[in-house]
This record gives sequence, structure tokens and C-alpha cells, in this order.
Amino acid sequence: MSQATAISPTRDKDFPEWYQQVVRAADLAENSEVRGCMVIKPWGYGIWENIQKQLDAKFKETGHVNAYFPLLIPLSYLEKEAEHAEGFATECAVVTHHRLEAQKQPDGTTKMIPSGKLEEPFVIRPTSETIIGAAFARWVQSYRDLPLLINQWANVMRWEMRPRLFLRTAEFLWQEGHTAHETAEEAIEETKLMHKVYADFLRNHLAIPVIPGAKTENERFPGAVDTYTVEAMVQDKKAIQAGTSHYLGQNFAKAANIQFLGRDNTRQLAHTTSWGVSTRLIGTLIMAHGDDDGVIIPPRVAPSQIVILPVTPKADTRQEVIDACEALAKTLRMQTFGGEPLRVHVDKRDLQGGAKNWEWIKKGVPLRLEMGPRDITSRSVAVCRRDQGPKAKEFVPKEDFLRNVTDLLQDIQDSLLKRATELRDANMKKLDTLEEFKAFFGEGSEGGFALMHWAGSNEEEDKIATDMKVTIRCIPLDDEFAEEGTCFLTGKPSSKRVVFAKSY
RNA sequence: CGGGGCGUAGCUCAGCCUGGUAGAGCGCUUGCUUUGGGAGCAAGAAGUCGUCAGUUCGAAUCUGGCCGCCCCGACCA
Repeated sequence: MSQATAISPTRDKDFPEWYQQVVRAADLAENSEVRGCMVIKPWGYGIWENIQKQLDAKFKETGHVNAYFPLLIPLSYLEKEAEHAEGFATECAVVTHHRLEAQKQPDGTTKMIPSGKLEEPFVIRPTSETIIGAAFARWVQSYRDLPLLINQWANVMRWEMRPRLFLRTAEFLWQEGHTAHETAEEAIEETKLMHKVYADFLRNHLAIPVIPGAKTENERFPGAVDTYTVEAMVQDKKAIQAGTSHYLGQNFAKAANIQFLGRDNTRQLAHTTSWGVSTRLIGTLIMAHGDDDGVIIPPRVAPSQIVILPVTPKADTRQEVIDACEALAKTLRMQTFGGEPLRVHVDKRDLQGGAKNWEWIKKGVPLRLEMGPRDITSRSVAVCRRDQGPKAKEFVPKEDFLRNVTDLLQDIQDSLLKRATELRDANMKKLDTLEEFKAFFGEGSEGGFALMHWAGSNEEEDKIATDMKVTIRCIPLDDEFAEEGTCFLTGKPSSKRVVFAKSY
């Protein structure tokens, strides 16, 4: 039996359905019995562990420390910052009871009835600004206590109307950085620093190019003064917000009363920031790099970078082949890539070779090695790169492979970034008129990122969003977008182009 | 919360219109064959047909209530 592609439908045919099939075929996650919540399976969680480890190192390098705050937030905390509370009001899970009472039913079964009503309900954190703010208020007394640079790895819950695995789930894993500073300048610098950390991480670890920029007022985080975002383009040419960094001004300091005695002996409010990325990064990665045979995981974050497939056609040489594979794996693990020991897996399962091979293709392992009796004799290995076709295979001397393996992984990492960058650049257009804009996003057109001069109002921005389902993804920070022009809608002067796109 | 659809084996679904004791493909188990490639043949395990009630001699099938899920909108990392 042979199929043209491992995943059906293909990306061209039906991208959303392709995405769901890839998540399943690559064994990354599944829907759970709890609506909107996912079970992240080992292969998917392995990606998250690598993301976590590598980002965490960057947070530490930039002076942050980890801490942990409660899952439950007193309802009253959310009431302290009106704009923030309203922003999350429609998606909060609320805990109202603290015990259950067993109630015997006439049919012999037992029903558990919530009892012990709470005086004040708790909200399951949709984000932790308020509760961390309360802690900060206790911790900060003097300007000498600042800056306070804290990160937390946690789960949060936002009761989403329409969940999709990794992209939008009711519960998701993320990290949220929260910092407090003496001055606005320092806080803004922190916001931008972490924004840059995210952009670099996406580019160098996930092989996804992003456009760093600021959000418009309409798209800002509820309660923030400024929101910075990294926007990526995925293969259906839609934009996805992959990470955000917020300058919160003194809004949350005011709400939580984070005050300190300054150098001038006056009481002052701190300036705070918050920033986060979530398991959505995994969804972004799938849509950025996947092909019609499954996901392709960039080597830096792949749970296994190399899978060795023993080829055992005869029972009497089977053990010899497996021993040779184990020995090769051991040798490989002594090398490092991206500062970490190579992650190598030997798939010894007693399955047919082809079936095994396709499984790892679908799971997106960067390198597959095949080693059989003939390879042992000829001291070679068969090497398959996931960024090339499923049939592409090269027999190379084992010693050469061992010498070049990290270069090979880097080459795959680079080729993924290159491919993603080319896709984005090919679908990013400077347009000048409303007609061009409508044609770009209209029925039947490809879409993509439209770089437009913009000087419209919030209401005009909203109208475009409603009429065309297109929003301003960001106001880019890079100089390459700066140029004089006139707004395509209002004709008013503009000094920079902004990115319009349909988004996830 | 509006509009549509669906609940039958681990998964995807057929059967329902026209009521008569449960089916397929994939997956799983075992055996034989095959083996540098998602294999073939044979045998086998597996379902209170979402739930509660009604109609009926008899309900997966007809009627009604309830529950759950999916898709399309509004909301969003």
C-alpha cells in the first residue's frame, strides 16, 4: 500500500483539517474528556520541555528568577483594575465551593453535591498580574528592592468559546514574567528586552522569523500602556501572535498598591511589566514548518534529534545490528548541539521497517539513521533528513557522519528558517491603495501580510476588522518599515508602514 | 450566546427512511509467509448502539425530554 502523502487532506486542500491531522499523526496531543482542555502527549510535551529549558536559560541570563504563585485569585483582586478585569471577564472559570457532599440516590448510586459555599469566590487565573501584584506590594518597600525580576512557569485558564489544540485551549501552559521597576524608562527597557528575547528565540530556536512590533490601542493587553508582539506568518499566510511583552505603566502598581520610598524620600508607585509565551508556540511551529507528511521539528527543540532505525532482515544478525545501533547512539550522545547533549533514540520495537520509518517522518524527527548488516560491514549509515523528501536517503561513512552530525543538524535548522523566511517574504507586500488592499484580502486571493501606511482611528481600524476580518498585527519597530507616505484609508500623512493580516 | 450537524468496537463510520437479538475499514492479539521499507494470508479479542422515558409482542431503528461533543459566527495567547 502506498499513499501520496502521509497526511490527508494536504495543506492546499484544507489547512485547518491538515493541522488537526498532523497533531494526531505526530502524536503530539489529543482532546481530553474535559471540553477545551488537551492532553499533551510525550512527544508534544518533549517539545515544550525543550522550549522551557532554553527560554528559562535566557530569562536567567537576563537576571530573572523563578517563583510560583497561587492558581486561585480572589475575585476582589480582579476588581481592582477595571480595564484588565473587563478584558478577561467573559472567559473566567470561577470556584464557588470548597467541598462535596455524598448523596445516596434511590437507585443506589452516589451523587456528589457541591457544598461549603465560599464567602468570596476565586477565579482560576487567566493571567497573574493581580495576584503577583499583591505579592509585589508586600515585597517592595524601598527603591533598593527594585528592580524585581520574577518569572513563573504555570498553567492558566481562559474559557475559550472555540478551542483548538495548542492554538487556543481553555487551559494552557505558559510562562509569565512580572517585573517592577523604579522608573518608566527602566520598565520600558525591560519590556523591549524581553520582546527581543522572544524574537531571538523564535528565530534561532524555533526557526521562525518574526516581525517585532507594537500593538495598536485596539489590540493591546487589557490594562497595558504598551504591548509589544512578535508576529509570525504560517503556511496559510495568516499571522499568529507568538509572544507578547507589556509595559503596564503604573496601572497595576496603582491597583495593587506597589509603592516604595524613592531616592528623594518620597513615596512612589512602581512601573511594572509582564511578558509571556505559551504552548501556542507548538501550534505555531507545526503550522510554520509542517508538510504533507507531518510535522517537522527544528533540531534545537526536537525531543529526539536523531532516531536510529535498526534494519534487521535476519534473526541471526538482529542482536548484532541492535548492538551496533546502541553503540552509535552512545557515541553520538557524547556530542553537543546548541550546548546540550545530542538527543538520540534507538527504535528497537519489533515492527516493520517501513511502518517505523513513516511514524518518525510524521513525528518530524530531524534526522533518521538506518543501520543494517550491510552498513556494519561497510562502516556506513543511511541518513535521511526530514527537511528533504521521505525517499531521500544518503549512505555515508560512519566516521564522516559522526564528524559532521552537528553541522548537519545546524543545516536543517537553517534550512527551516530559510524556508519560513522565503514563505513570509513572498507573501508580504507593500500596498498603497484601498483597492489593492481589498484585492489582497478579498475572496479567492492568497492573502498574507500587507504593509500599509496607516493613520486611521480606532473606529476605522475596527471597521476593517469587522468588514474584512483583517487586523493590524503590529506597528513594526525595525527601520526598514519607516518611510514617508499617506494612509491608504484616510489619506493622512504617515511615517511608517504597519502590518495588516488575517490572524489566528 | 445565535445558526447547523452528530452521539453505534480503541479510531473513522455504515445500518435508522421501510422496527425482528450488531456491521465494515483501520488499529489490536496469535500463527504462517514476507523483509533496506507505510506487506500478504488465516484465525481471534473487542460494542448495556449517549441517557431517561414513551409507543410496540419486539426499538440502534419510531416519538419526546435530558446530557455531551463537533462545525460556522461573536471573544481570544
